[in-house]
Amino acid sequence: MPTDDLPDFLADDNLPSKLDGVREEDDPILDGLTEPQKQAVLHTEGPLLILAAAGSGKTRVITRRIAQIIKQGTPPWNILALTFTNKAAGEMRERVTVQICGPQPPEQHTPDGEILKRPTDPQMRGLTVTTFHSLCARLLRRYAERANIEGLKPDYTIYDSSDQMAAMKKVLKAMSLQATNWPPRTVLSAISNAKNKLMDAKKYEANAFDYYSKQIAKIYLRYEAVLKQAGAIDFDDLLLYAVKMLETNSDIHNELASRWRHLMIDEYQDTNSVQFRLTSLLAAPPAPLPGMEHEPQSLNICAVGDPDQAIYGWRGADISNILDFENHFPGAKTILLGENFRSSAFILAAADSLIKKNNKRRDKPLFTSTTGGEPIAVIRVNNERHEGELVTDYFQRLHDDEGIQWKDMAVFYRTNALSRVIEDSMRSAGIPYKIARGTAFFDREEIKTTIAYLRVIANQADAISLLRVVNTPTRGIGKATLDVIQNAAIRANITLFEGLTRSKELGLSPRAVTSIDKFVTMINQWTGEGSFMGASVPSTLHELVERVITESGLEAHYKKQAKASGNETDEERLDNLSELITSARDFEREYDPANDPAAFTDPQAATTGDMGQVPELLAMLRAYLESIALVADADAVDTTSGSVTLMTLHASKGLEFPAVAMIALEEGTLPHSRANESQAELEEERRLAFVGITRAMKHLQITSANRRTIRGMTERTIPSRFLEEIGTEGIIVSDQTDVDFGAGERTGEYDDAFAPGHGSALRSSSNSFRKGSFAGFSPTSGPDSPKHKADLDKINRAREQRLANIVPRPTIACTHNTPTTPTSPKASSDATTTYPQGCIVRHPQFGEGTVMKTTAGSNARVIVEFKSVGRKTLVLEYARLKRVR
DNA sequence: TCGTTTCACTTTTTT
DNA sequence: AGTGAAACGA
Repeated sequence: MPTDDLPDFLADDNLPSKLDGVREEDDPILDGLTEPQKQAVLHTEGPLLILAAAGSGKTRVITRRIAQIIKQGTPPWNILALTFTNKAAGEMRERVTVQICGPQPPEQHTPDGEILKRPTDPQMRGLTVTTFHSLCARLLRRYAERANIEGLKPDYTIYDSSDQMAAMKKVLKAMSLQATNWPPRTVLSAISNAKNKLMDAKKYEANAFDYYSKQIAKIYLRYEAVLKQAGAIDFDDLLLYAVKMLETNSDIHNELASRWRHLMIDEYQDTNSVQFRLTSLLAAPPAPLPGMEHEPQSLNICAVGDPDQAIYGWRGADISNILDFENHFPGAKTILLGENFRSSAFILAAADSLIKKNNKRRDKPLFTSTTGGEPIAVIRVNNERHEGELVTDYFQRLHDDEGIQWKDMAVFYRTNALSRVIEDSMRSAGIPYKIARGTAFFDREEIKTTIAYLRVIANQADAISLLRVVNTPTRGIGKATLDVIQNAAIRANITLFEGLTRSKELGLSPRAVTSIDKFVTMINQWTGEGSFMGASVPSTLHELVERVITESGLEAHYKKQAKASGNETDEERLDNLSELITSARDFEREYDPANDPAAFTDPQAATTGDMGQVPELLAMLRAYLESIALVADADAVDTTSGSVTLMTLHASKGLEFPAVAMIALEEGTLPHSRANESQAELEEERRLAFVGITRAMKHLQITSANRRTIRGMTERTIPSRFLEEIGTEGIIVSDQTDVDFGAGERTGEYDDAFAPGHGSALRSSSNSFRKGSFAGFSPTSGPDSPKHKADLDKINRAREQRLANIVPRPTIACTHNTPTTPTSPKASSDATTTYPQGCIVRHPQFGEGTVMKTTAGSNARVIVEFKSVGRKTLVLEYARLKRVR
């Protein structure tokens, strides 16, 4: 196959006959592509690096390239595409299918509304498009036992961060280390970093010379032992163990590397050392196979990424993987996709201006053939609630005036905690919204517990999950009893579950023994004593889940709670549990062992459905638990649902929206204060802002708040440096903060708290478009580039109009009590803790004082006579008052 | 043993 | 503010 220039490439491949002899322009695979895009699609042999700038049609190119490879006669079965999220993988699979098989029929529904599974198109059979973690999980499930990797069995449990935390606490306790000196979180992140650099516990120990690392090494070893005993591995282990397996088992390595002749990796800038190692191993068999000529340059590895969008350095991602691609893979061709097809020229100019401020960067072109666009609005506001109102006003306006649909709008923020206030605004404005938090559902207490039951069923050695469920709901197996059994189990070197089955030997109270027996019998019934056979064993996955929920007593427990307290959350819990049953039912429908890379290694086996001797229920349960363990926040993005999407900047990568609001562009938040230790970290924050801006297609609003309450503390903020760095072209800056009274910062004093909750008409007119309003940041007055003259004129007209509309702002006296619209019923009810006159309260800053007077209603105020500073008027919602007497 | 209260501490991002 | 763990009382 020729590679670079392909005037006649169509002649020698096996196109469907109707396309024979057509001109290149009519080829659906090359249709509408630019020259560099075509090159990328057609370069199917040998290493290829595609440096794809934001919005340069990257996904399109990958999809077409896969289609092209298949069209050239490579069976889909020989292709592996790796992504970082399930959603990205799913979309890619879908788009390749459409490209090759044409538009897919819509989902079919049965009369009772159930969705019928759409069968995998036979042409797509065996195409592997998945995430790094899923791939490894499946490979380990399939091969680890045979490869003898750390005694890992196919029933292993994947520990999420809370399980890791529980395991680590156990370790630290066993080593009698103080949690204050050895915070579990810190230790875990040290271990995670090590794992991401391919350092297992032994290697780490060998390289530990100072006291601290030696200690970490000891903890690391113990932690690994605890996981091993539980038959569990953590996220990082998934990759690490898979690499170990390939390194130590050349037959498996050969098998896989020769299966996947074409490798594509998306978001390559975010790969870490382990991922790099893994892809290198998969790209090349250890030795040429008989009958298979193998030269270095025949490695069909294609990496796609953008160094400017590297935002996972903190997770061990190594940007040099992409920068050194040409060195790692000799003979690699590099193709630059620099033309942006997504954003308006103004948005692109801002993004480009920002990213140019990074020093450690290979400058690369980022350009568009369009000009102008809607101006970017950069607005300084009073506080987070004011910000929320501005976001909802903005979206409402776009919706009503411009006809933009809710699903085409998104709010981005640096930290998850920032979503709350936006949610409140959305709710009170009546705008439908969804938060992209894939893990949120599975983080709920009741769901976690049920999942823990399922994990114990799949893997009885899993002590962490067992401890979670053994006395939930309470069944008389208390801490003291468990301590005895745990110690006995450790001494006898048996699992905790085995310890439970032998509780009679431990001289426990008959009462405790009875409770334990009942528990063990219950588990055994579900598993058929581990055989997954017999009359008492549920026949389907959703039936198993259903029975766990009822027979464990969880359902009864929450029902009782709901009845006793009338508590809404307990009702919710019951709903969630039935949703979990639904999710299991959905999984049953979707589950296709033949499409599971772990389930077969060649097409022959696929047809025989070779899953070993594993009973179907168990196999499905394992796959279900695995899928749950590997959901990402970004997977929950659903841009078809007719709602505005709220998400972190990290989750926004790879997406695009016609309208975007970025919030909290403040020093300490973006760039985040925790990422301020080095230049590298600051540059990563800048890339994060860059990613956010480049998601926006037409409309972009960026806000920063004068004051922000974080963890109950209201503080003044400084606008983010990034606001200056985006330049001035096509940007309207406005300051919509109220007059600052200057006094009483961070105290919840009257003047601060006054601003939120008033009609937005008043505020949006106040101080608008004050020139040079903050941080040396001058508003755009226009003209420089004649290219954008028309648009800039438009901006100026808009500004003039706004200025003309400004109504003089009424002077606000401190006693003036303007009627307010409650921001949300919830917020005001939270704040109506009443303080009777004369009671003694404590303020975090002013100390103790006596309550003189209180006013009720929303924005309730209280006048307190403080010992230290005298009489103050405080807003209850803001002032963190504590009642002393 | 269980349930409530209090206190201390915190998460920046996530597979 | 919200969570999780320890402490306390029943």
